Amino acid sequence: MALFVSSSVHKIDRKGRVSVPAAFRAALEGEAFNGVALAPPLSDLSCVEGYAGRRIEQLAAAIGEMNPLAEETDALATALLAQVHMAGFDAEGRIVLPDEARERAGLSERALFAGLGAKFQIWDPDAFEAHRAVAVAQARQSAAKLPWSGGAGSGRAGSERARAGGAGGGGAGEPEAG
Amino acid sequence: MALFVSSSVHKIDRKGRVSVPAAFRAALEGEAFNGVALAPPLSDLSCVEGYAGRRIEQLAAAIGEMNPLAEETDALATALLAQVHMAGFDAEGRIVLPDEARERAGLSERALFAGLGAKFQIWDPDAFEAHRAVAVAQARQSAAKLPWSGGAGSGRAGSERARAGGAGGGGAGEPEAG
DNA sequence: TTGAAAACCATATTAGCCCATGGTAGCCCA
DNA sequence: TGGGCTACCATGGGCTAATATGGTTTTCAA
Repeated sequence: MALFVSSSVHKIDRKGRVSVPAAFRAALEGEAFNGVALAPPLSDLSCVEGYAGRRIEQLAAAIGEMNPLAEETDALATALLAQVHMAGFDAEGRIVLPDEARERAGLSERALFAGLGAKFQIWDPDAFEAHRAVAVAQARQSAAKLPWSGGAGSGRAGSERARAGGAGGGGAGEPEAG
Repeated sequence: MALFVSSSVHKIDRKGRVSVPAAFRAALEGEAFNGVALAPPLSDLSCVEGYAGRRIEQLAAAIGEMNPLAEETDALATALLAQVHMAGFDAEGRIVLPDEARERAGLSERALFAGLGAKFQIWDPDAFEAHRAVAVAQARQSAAKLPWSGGAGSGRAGSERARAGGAGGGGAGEPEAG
């Protein structure tokens, strides 16, 4: 399963293209679909979320097993599948951001990619900075609930990492991912 | 199995033709019938639904295995099969929308194609926008049932991830939502 | 013969593909 | 350990093929 971590900022060119961070691309190695699935978050955050293509297939499969006559089924499909945009990589590992995505996230010149594990988010760098501050504060509250952080003692906690990570947008590249 | 995702808007010309999105056509690659099956939804939504031709064959086969003397069988066939319209692609990948379809969905100038996984829906763009908003609100309630989400609202890590069949990787859900 | 439907053709726009270049991180060797 | 070197990454821009769309001709049936 693809694992997205760390964050970095990339330029959006005048064709609306952005390079997806090399580390994220490496995490998608071996996927059937050579690209990412973009979707608005279910919450009303001003960002766009990215998933591995396989994730969408799984989602569609799960919805496919629900009662096809239930309203709930269609609602889920509409909210989760109809709003997806499959963005394929070009030869250089870029995707084009669809207009809805750019609008929703308020993207103009630069896009910040933030890895959240199984998915990632794309933000305007300034908007993300504000969002990050809130998220860190929340994380301090809830981190203790995580099963591994209670017993294990020390550990490189997610909160610590988030604190150092977001600011610079510099490069942190763990090349090994395969 | 054909998988329809994402949505896009297309023009209806004065002959009633619309281009089916290229991605949808690609999903129908290899089908015996070169086109789509259109049918009114069972619910009373103002839209038209589209399926792969194979889907109708399967449906007909399933009905064919029911008791041919039961009233129920005929009712199903009437509801599900009699109203189907097989719309073939022209050389450019367009279909002609039958008048009943245009009426039902209130289509005039533009048609929105929304992929819902195994099927898709055709809407008037404005009508869809309203429908989508409702669907998203509903989905927020029920998304927690899906295996891939840790629970959009409440973030319970490690609740019921092993539950559904196909989903290989549940896992980190939204860190926050709402 | 006339209307409708289907096949055919023509074209603007777009998305995808290919090549080029500067910068940088990591590597190798002295 | 320092300095040069190389491969990779991010970014720009042009070109081509596919897409979406409009119109015209042909065919068929009423």
